[in-house]
Amino acid sequence: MRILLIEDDTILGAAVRDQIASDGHSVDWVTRLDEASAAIRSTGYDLVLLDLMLPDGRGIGFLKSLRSRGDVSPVIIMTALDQVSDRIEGLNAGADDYLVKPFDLAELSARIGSVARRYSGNPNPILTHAGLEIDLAARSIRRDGKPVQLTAREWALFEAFLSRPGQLLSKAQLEEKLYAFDAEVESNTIEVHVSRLRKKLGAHVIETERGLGYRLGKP
Amino acid sequence: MRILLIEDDTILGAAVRDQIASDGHSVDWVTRLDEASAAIRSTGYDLVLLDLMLPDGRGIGFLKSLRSRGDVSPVIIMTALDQVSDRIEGLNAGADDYLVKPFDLAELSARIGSVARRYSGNPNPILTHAGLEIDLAARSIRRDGKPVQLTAREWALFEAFLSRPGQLLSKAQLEEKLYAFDAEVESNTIEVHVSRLRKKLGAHVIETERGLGYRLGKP
DNA sequence: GCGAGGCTGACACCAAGCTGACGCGGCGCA
DNA sequence: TGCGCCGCGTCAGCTTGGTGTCAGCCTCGC
Repeated sequence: MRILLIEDDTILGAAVRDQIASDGHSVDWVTRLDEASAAIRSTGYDLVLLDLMLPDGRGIGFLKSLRSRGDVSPVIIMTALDQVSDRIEGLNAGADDYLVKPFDLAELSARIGSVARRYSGNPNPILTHAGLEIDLAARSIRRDGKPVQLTAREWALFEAFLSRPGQLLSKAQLEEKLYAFDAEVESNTIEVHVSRLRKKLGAHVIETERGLGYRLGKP
Repeated sequence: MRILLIEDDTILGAAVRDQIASDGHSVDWVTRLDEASAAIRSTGYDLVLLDLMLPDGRGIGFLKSLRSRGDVSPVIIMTALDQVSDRIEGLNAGADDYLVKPFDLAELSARIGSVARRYSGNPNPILTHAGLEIDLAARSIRRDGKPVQLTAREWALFEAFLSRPGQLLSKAQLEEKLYAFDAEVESNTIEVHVSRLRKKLGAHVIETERGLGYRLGKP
């Protein structure tokens, strides 16, 4: 697996690099965000390990711009910031996992394995459902052959349905999936996102069960 | 299902143990983390219920080390800590669900069921009753293979019968189940809903006991 | 055959759900 | 720094279908 390590602390960086390498992965180690951008542009990585506090900028911004450019590579954040707000910000920005320094190298290995497993199960299993071709790994959908762009929230919602096909999901359950504990939403957000999903994917993909919730429509 | 309960409070522990046992699971109850480690090493469990505040250490660390060793058993955390930071820490550490004390034992059962379902090979246990296939988790019913849609009230009513198979339920009891104390219904609502259920599921699923109430029909 | 209890078709009401519109805030770009 | 775009949460007005109510009929037990 090709891993990009972005970390300016030389001692920690070396330790992490050695650990990853001894797990049998190949590592590129950079210490600045501009180097990281260049590396990502020139090479594809299967996983990015990102330190949040770097000399040339906040890692969060880097992650956000990565995601906004459509890059879906798994990202694990490493940082000394143990404030809840930072964690939430990191996960909201699109990180896949979070490690608070100091951490155990064995734990790092475990997280890498788990994130990688989540992504590389089998290269790109394409689901077809109700006239849709869904590539979970690439996060892309085609409807009648034409690509459809989903936003982050829309993906999260749709994934919730895909991961429990046929099962009824209440709005409360869905809210829990979309909003990790913080940020209580008091309005009809779920309804709105369902509506937007239906507009993009077709009205039949999600069925309403009045007073109970929603479920994936029939294939 | 084999469940390991890690809880040092004897009163709560006993209550939880009894609840789980009455749900038909087998429980091992330990009060210390070293006992827990030993139990896990020697026995495999399908689910771990973990109290975070224990005499010999923080449960979070225990959970993290469990995960770093590659153990992926579902873990539900129970704790009095209701800070957001604790929840996030718990979930980041690899917990599957979270219960804040004090919690309702019924809620515990529900969480156990949901977490277990998420993991078990065949996700939803299907009951069959009188030619019906009933998937409680998905809230779906098939009659002679054909899906049947129930409304919220109809589900509530049907569930009341399913949870007490064979037991006679008076209209007053059923009203109590469907309407939480307030909202006095003065008419024949229950009769109407029973009628609607019979129309959807078949006349025989619910039997009338004149002057007494209703009960589930024979399978 | 009578009465009480149960059944069910019909209907109106209103809460649940839908969706177009709007505004805020974050990000990229000039 | 300012501008514009985009994602997303919120809201309001509208639509829809679930549900309570009732009336008239049916059934059971005596």
